[in-house]
Parts: sequence; C-alpha cells; structure tokens
Amino acid sequence: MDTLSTVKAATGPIRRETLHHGAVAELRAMILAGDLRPGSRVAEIQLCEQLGVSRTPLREALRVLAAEGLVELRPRRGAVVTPIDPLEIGAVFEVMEALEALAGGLACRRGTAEEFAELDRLHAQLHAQFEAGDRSSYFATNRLIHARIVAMARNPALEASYAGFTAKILRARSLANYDAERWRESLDEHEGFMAALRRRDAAAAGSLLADHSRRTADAVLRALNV
Amino acid sequence: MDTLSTVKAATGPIRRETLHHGAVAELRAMILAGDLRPGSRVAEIQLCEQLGVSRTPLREALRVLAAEGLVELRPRRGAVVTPIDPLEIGAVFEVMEALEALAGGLACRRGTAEEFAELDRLHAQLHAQFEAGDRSSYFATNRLIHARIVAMARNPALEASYAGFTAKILRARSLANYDAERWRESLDEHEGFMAALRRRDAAAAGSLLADHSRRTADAVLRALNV
DNA sequence: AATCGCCATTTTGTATACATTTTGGCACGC
DNA sequence: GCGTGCCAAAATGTATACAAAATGGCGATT
Repeated sequence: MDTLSTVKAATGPIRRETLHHGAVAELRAMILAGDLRPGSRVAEIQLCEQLGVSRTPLREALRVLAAEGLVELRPRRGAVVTPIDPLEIGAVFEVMEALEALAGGLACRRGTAEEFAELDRLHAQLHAQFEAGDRSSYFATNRLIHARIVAMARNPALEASYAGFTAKILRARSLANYDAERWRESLDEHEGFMAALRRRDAAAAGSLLADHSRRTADAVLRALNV
Repeated sequence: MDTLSTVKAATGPIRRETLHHGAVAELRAMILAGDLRPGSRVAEIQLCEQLGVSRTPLREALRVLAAEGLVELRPRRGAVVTPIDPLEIGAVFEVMEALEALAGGLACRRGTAEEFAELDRLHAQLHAQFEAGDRSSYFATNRLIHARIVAMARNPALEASYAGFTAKILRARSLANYDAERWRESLDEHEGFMAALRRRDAAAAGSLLADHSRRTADAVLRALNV
C-alpha cells in the first residue's frame, strides 16, 4: 500500500476530476468574473443545462461555494450570489492587512534566491505595464506578485486563507476601478515593499505590505462610496 | 418584500434546518470530539444509517467539510477524516498568532464596557477553575474567552476565519494535553493580556495575545513530539 | 511458492423520481 | 378599491436507481 502509493505519486496524480469539482471551479470563475452578478438568484435547472450536469453535482458545488462565502443558501428558497457588502469587504481587508504583514515577514525569512529574483522580474514587468498604461495586465501582475509573496511564506494555511479573502475582494474590485492617482501611489508602495524584500527586512516588508493593503482598502471602499 | 422580511426578522428566523445542514453540524461535532478519528475512512452508507439520512444530504455535508478542511475527498476512493499533520498545525498556529494579535487590538478599540466586564468575569472563572484543577472546564472557559475577544473585534471575516482555524487546532489539542507547568504558564499569560485589555492598550494586548498563541503552539507541537 | 490477472462485490458518482414547500395569481369578500 | 385566502405551478430537499470504477479474493501460470 505504501509502496504502491509511492509508485502512483511518482507516476503523477491520476485523479480524474469529478463533475461537481469542475462545477465548483466553473461557478467560482463565473462569480469572480461577474458573469453571475452579486445578489442575483441562482437558478439550479438553468445552470444545470448551461454547465451540462444534473442537479446533484451542481447542488454539491453550491454547498462548497456557500462554505466559501461566495453564495448564500436560503433553505427552501434557493441560492443567491452573495451580495457585495461594503462592510464585509472592509472587514475582509482588515484581516488581509494582517495576513499581508505576516506573509511579507515570513517570505523574507523563507523565500529562496530564485523566488526573490522572480519577484524582481515581476516587479519590473509591473513597472513596464504601468508605463504602458495597460491596466488589466497591471492588475494581473499585481495579483501574481502578492500571490508569490504569500507562496514564499511557506504556509499552506495562510495561502488558502489568503486565496479565499482575495476571491471576496476581487468581486468588489471588479466593480470599483480606482483612479489614476491611486494607481501611481500603488506602484510607489510596491517599490517600497520590494526594497524591503530585497534586503530581507522582514519587519519593514511586513509593515509596508500592511500599509499597502490598508491604502488599497481605502481606495476600494472609497470607490464603493462608503 | 422589504417590509415582509422585516416582519420575519422581528418574528425571528423561521428557517427550518435542512438535513444536510444538520449533517454538517453533527459530522463536524463528531470529528472535533474525536468520534471520527483523524485518518479514518468515512463510510457513507454506515454514516447514513447512523445519522438517519440518505446519501444525498450526507454527501453534500462531506463536500462542505472538505471545503473546511476537516475531511479529504479522494475521487472515486472515498473520504477520510483529514489526518493531523504537525506541519499543518504549525502553519495554522502561525496564522492564528497574527489573528489573535489583530483581534486583541481591535477588541480594545471596539469592545463595549459590558463586554469587558464579562471578560473579567470569565477570567475570574478561569482562575477558579485552575485552582480547582478542573482541566476540562478550564479549557472550555479558555476557548470562550478567546472567542469573546474575537467577537469584540467586530469583524465577521475574522470571526469566521478564526473559528475555522480553531476547529483544526482543537483536533490536535484533543490528543495532546499539555503538562501542569504549561498550564500554569498559560494562566499567567492570560493575566498578562487581561491587564492590557483592561487598560485598553491595543498594542500590548495584541502583542501579548500573539505571544500566548505562540507559546500555546509550542506546547501543542511539543506534545505532538515534533 | 510467489506473482499476475481476472472476476465478483462493494462503493462511489451521477441522474432521475418523488414529496413538500414556496411563489404567483386569481377569485372572493369586505 | 383593497386585502385575504385559496389554488396551480414551479422549485427545492430528499430518496432512490443506475452506471462506472475501485477493492479484494481466487485461481492460473511461471
């Protein structure tokens, strides 16, 4: 059994995806992309034919997304895509601030030279995309940088938690594009924490990442006119 | 519609529980209590008759618990109660440390006088239970105190996240009862952060709660012979 | 004697059927 | 004219049926 699993692991993960797992991925993507709008009702049967699955796997997927907080299940009354609540987004950002700080500090202590080099490369790319005025690419790279920093913290629990919060924030951000001034400011903050990361200054990196997170939160919440 | 929901809210939440929701609660309790041991296989049909439900709601419940990380689903090969991995517990504690710090700071700023009074009452009770040598009561009160502090932070995202991590830690703690010395030390730490909380010293409270969390982590991980 | 391969059994994943509940509309009464 | 209550239609929650894959044991072969 042990040797067998070892052999399997060597061959690679053989897991064929199940329909409900695929449905979770698709639905989550649809929600994050805004295809399913916040507050809108989720009609089971309609989604079934849209995804080409029966109700059973779809419903299982809805339970998972409910556990993640992306949909809300009202017993006997159907599911809705969780509405964007500025108060909740504010709360999420508050936690994110702490997680960013944690991630930044740990990344300094645990990241490999290669990872730091890659981070530098991504940061240069971010800079170029800012200069080119390519907003969507900028945001994609931005997300990637933060994800990499979190990965460098070598903490799966942090990573999972961070991903969950990121998903919630992303929905709010998609409908709240902030202005040019904030964009410039955001890049400056990136310069700041990148400098701290380069010299492996855990305290400074954590602190600056937290600041960055807080200012991003302010901008997003302002855009949501709170 | 709006007035109607207001009326309903006034009457109280009328939601009848669904079977799968109940199954989630029961299974989670069973896992946390250790009735379903870490690493053990989850036999669907057996649990179905044990809980008195059919496979459909049970399977939905398993997906939810998988999303929470309490069980692992291996496609086509059944579910197992997530084994306790000291590395993962260590990672969880690392995040907990940050969350405790956040909660402590926010609680100082947002807690009401009544809540602080209640906290004092619980702390006195904790003290008494220590003196009485009532270990299980002590731990129950201990958990309650931390939960109250988190509640005082007025942050649902933090609260939910904290609850999830607590669940994971609890399983490890149940099989790792630490020694008398650590017990005494733990109480001292409670005295420490309680003093900071009483004077609404956010920075100190956060810092001391983080310390307490880290030391608890050390003790638990030591008990798991890491 | 040990290993490989095949077959029966069990278990999982999915689809569908059925029972309740909610929802929306209509008629009736005030 | 407005509100209430009832009825039909739709949708949800649950159970069950069916197909496919995994598990375990047996026998054949080397």
